[in-house]
Amino acid sequence: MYLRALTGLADDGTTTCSSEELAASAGVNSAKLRKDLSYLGSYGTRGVGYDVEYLRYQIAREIGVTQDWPVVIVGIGNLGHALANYSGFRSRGFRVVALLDADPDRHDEVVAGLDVRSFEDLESIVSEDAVSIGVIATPAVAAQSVADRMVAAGITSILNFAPTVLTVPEGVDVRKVDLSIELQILAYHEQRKSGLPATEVTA
Amino acid sequence: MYLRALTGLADDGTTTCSSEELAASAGVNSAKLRKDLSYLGSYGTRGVGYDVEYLRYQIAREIGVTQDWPVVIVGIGNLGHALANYSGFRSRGFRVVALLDADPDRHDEVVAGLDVRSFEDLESIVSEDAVSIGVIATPAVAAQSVADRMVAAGITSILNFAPTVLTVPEGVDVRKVDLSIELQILAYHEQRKSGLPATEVTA
DNA sequence: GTCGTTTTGTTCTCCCGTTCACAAACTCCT
DNA sequence: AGGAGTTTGTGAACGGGAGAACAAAACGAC
Repeated sequence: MYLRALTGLADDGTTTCSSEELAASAGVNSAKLRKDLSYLGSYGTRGVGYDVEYLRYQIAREIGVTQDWPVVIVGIGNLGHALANYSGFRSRGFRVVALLDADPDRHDEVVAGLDVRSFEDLESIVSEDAVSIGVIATPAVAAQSVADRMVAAGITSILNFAPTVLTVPEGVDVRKVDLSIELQILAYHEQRKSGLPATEVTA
Repeated sequence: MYLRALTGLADDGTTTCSSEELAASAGVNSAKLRKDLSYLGSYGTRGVGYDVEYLRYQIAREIGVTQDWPVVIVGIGNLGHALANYSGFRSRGFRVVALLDADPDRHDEVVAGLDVRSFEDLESIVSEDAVSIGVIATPAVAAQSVADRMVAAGITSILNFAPTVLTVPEGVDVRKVDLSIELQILAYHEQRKSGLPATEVTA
């Protein structure tokens, strides 16, 4: 978040910023921002603030965005399409090296300049391109078996868009994004707002 | 999450489950699950467990998924396409009533059975269909102005996929989903794993 | 009907993230 | 050079979520 806020400030031509400004851009409390940054080291100057470009590089280096991360996407349905074309990945150091799908009918397609390949090619792609990050955009029912294959092939980080809890061995990281749960949370608050004050409970 | 886990159990034909089983399905601790459920009331039976269908309905009612929520999606690029076609929305009580885009070239297209309309139609759609939830899938630069128009039109909950911090008046809820931040988090851990033990800090 | 077993609902404790508040440090002005 | 004014970095206080542990309640066996 801070990295993105800094990039925004840099684009606006700002060269220096205070913790207050940066915190506002990132939508957090300034004390929290300072504490977070302090874990990386002392990159600010008291009485002055932070050098935007310098801090930006330090954060980028720390979180590993300075290097290029090859990524494999499995499941080229609607969501897989969107992810393959998502420019935000490329601009943040992620390179989609392959699109895989179990459905042979999709193997003709070319998406985002890459042709959709068979899921069977997973192992060779992972080893050839030294891929360590996989994205699962398959239906829920296929997600676990895809994850298992990914892990067996040597992938150690998985971003899961399927609405399932994945079980993976120690040492493998999984992050989950569930699009409809976000909407459900909004709907819940919406119901509360317009809602039956009778049912109201101290939240 | 619990709702989804319960739906999964129901599909498997399970009629009753213990907090332990349900917690495992949802990927959380059983004590936490019981505490969470206790906020809704006492829907379990000691010594037996929870009735899957009954609990499912109670949760659905509480979070407002029993009713139908009309939703407007603004920004029909790759992501907007995917969201419009995402079956998970419909199956969880969300109905996409309109797709809007500022680009007139897109107004010819038909996506997911709906034709893409002008952003100018926002106000009339919101009032006609009583829409209270809007989804922003535009580029970052347009997001804030779209949000402002949404709020002015009467929308009170926004799901934001653009990588920007939105500022909205009191009473309006915003949730943000940033796809590439998730990848960055994975990359960070990945760097740590394969990483330079010299730079290692106690995380 | 009573006892043992199972499982929920709830209390207590712990721990971690967030915020407040202030000292240290730097700049600028005189 | 010195003092006033900023702004960082961090120690201390606060709050809340998460897990352990236990009492209350339901069911079944005898």
